[in-house]
Parts: sequence; C-alpha cells; structure tokens
Amino acid sequence: MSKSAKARSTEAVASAPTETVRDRILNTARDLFYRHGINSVGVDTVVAQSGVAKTSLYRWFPSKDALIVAVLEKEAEDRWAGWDYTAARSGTDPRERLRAQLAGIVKFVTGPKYRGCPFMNVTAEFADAQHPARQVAREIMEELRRRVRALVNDLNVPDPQTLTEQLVMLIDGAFSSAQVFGKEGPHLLLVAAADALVDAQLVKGREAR
Amino acid sequence: MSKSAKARSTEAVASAPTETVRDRILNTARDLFYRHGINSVGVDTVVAQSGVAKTSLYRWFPSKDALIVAVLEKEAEDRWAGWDYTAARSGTDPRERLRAQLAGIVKFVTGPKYRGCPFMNVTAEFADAQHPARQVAREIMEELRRRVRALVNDLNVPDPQTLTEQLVMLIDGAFSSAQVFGKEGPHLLLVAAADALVDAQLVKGREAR
DNA sequence: CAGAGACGATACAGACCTGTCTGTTCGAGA
DNA sequence: TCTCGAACAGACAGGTCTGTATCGTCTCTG
Repeated sequence: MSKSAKARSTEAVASAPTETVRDRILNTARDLFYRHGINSVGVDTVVAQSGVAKTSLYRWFPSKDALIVAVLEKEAEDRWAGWDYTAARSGTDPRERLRAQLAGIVKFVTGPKYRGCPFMNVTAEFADAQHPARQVAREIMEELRRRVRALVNDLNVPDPQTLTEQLVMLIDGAFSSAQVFGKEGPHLLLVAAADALVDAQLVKGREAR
Repeated sequence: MSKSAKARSTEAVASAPTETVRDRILNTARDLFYRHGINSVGVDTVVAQSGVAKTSLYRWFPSKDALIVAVLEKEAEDRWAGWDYTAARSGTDPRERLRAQLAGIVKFVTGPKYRGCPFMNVTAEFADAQHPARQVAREIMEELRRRVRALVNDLNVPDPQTLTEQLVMLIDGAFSSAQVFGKEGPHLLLVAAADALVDAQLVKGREAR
C-alpha cells in the first residue's frame, strides 16, 4: 500500500508531469463540480476521488468556498486560453475573427460533456449575489463582454456598444438553450444570428452615410 | 391556541378566499424555492414558513420532488397567463404583438424580485437530465418555443423556423444575462435585437422576391 | 352523537454535510 | 543521523437534510 503510494508519487512525474497534490484536488473538484453540480458534491467525495487526504484539501484550500473559487478561476483560465488559441488561428478579417469565436462557442456547447456554462450554473446554484463564487463568475462574464467588444470595435459599425450587448445576449442564450434543449437547440444558429445582427448595423451605417 | 387556529380557518375565507392548506404550502414553497434556490430550502423551512404541519406537506405531496414539480407547473401556469394577458392587450399587427411579448419579458427580468428564470435555474441545479423537475422545465421551454413560433408565423418571413430559434436564443440570453449582470445588462436590448433579426429576414424576403 | 379524516405538533431514524483533530508515515535537507 | 514539513488515514463534532411515526385535536357528515 505504502509502496504503491510511493510509486505513484514517483512515477506520476512521467505520466502527469509534476501534478501536485493541489492540482490533483483542483482538477478532480472541477470535474465533479461540473458534472454533478457544486452543491451535490461533498468535500469527502472530492477527497476520495482525488486519492488524497482530507487534511491535504484543507491545507491548500481554507474552505470549500475557496475551492469553488479556485475551480472557477481555473475554468476561466482554460476558456480564455481557448479563446486566444482561436484568435491566433483566425485570419485578419474582423468579421471572420468574430465568426471564429462564435463557432468555437458552438463547438463548446455541443460537446458531449457539456452541462451548461459553469459560471451561469454557479449563479443559479447560489442565490446570494454576494457569494464569492458569484463575484468571480460575474467578473468572468464581464471579461467575456470586454472581449466581444474588442472584436466588435474592429467591425466599424455605427453603434458598437449596442452590437456588443446584443451579441453577448445571443452568446448567453446559446449557453443556456444548449443546456435546456440538448442536441437540437437554437444554439446551432448562433453564428447565423450574429451575422444577421452585424449586417443589420452595417446596413444602417450605409444608410446613414 | 386552538381558538386562534379555529378563527384562522374560518376568517381565512375572507382574507385569502379559500386558500387551502395545499395552496398555502405550494405558494410558500414557490416563493422560498425561487428566492433561495431549491436545494437550499428544506421541507422544514417550507413547513415553518407556511404555518403548516409536516404531515400535511407529505399528505399533499408524496415527496419533495413532487412538490418541486408542482411548484414549477404553477410557475408556468402564471407565466402563460401573463403571456395570454399580453396577447389579449396587444393589437392586431403581428410585429407589434411580438414586440409586446418581448417587452413583457424585459419587464419580467428587470423586476426587483427577479432571480433568474425558474426553469433554467432548475436545469442548473439538477445535473441529472432525467430528474422529473428537469423534464417539466424542458417541456415548459418547448412550450415557449411553440408560442414564439406562432407569433413568427404571422410575420410572413421566408424562414420562420430559423427566426423562431434565433428569437428563442435571444430570449434565453435575456433571462440569463439579466441574472448575471443585474440591472445594467444586455437584456435591455432584447426588443431592439429581435427587431434587427426580423428586419434581416424581411429584407432577405424582399430581395428574393 | 359517533365515526372518519384532515390537521397540528413533535420526536425520530438514517444519511449526509463541513470542518477539526489526532496520530502515523515518509522523504528531503541540515 | 536528525528534524521538519507534507501527506495519509480516519475518527469525530455539530449541524442539516428527507421522510416516517406517533398522538391528540378539530371539523364535518350521517
């Protein structure tokens, strides 16, 4: 038993390079929280699944709330990494760059393991808007807003502020409707809907000119 | 004690006409579930708040799950009543009738007591898609889809199916973004965004003609 | 007036939750 | 070799949850 534990901590370097105890807890919690909901997963389950002692969990995270916040931040980190990856791969045409990000979102919400936007789920699960997890979730959604705005700024539309808000609303709608309706939901039309909104502003801009 | 209980059950007819024990439980549960989240409210709290015995709750509802389902159905009942009310008040112009419903939704999500769409919240709170509460929630969202479709059908657009899905996505986005962002969210632009999508289809229809 | 049933009050079982505490093992550095 | 900290193992406290069981009271109906 102690032998296998020893072997794991040694060989783990090869299989999962330098995955610390903290990371193991964090990754396990992230997976469990997302799959079953935060309130449905106790710390004991996280401890058991990550093969770690309870004392270790509470050494690295002072409370379950702190763990939740850390999980959300890691979730956001990965999301923005994906965003940046898509940004780097998409060309120079502003319109295409926006489409690429939206297509990325569609791909995300149609994935087999999709179970809703983690940040919206946390907002639904914790009624208290002052809860630290909700504060983090809100900040992340604001960041999404800023990133959409940056894309919209390059489109040369007459009212970028309005278009940004409308696109964010569409994106939020894609997140939630994919969760509610599953495979065959409205979210499949996200790119088309966004295109229509952009066109509407471009037409308006041309008329005004 | 027994005197006051007697008086209540008699005078209650005047104050809240024939509010049965079942209704009292249902209304209290609805309020508590919505305000604090379903999983955060125990049956004991519902019992205490509604001034009823626990045995009564379990007489009328075989389990908490059954109570949740009943609450959601009542919630839906009221929502459709509001929809029909708006429909009856709005004129004959299809475009205006759609706008009226969307404006009603904006009014709903900007209300001071708004804490998210109950049916989306339940979807986030219960990870298991087979949970009875989620089944009900999904059916209600499908009904919303059908009602939007009925409005779109009168608009004479070339692709009512697509427009319906896009509008539903917008509506879902309004529900969730209002919850995340609070007062100053994208949801304020719901009517304008929907207008843009409708226009886009009407323009396309004219071009094809 | 008598029986039936709705209701209130409350104790209880059994499970689960978060967070603490004690004691042990093991490896790395002084 | 000795020491110290990280990690493991597991018991525990104090609270919450759902659902059941018990018992007494009220009200209506025949």
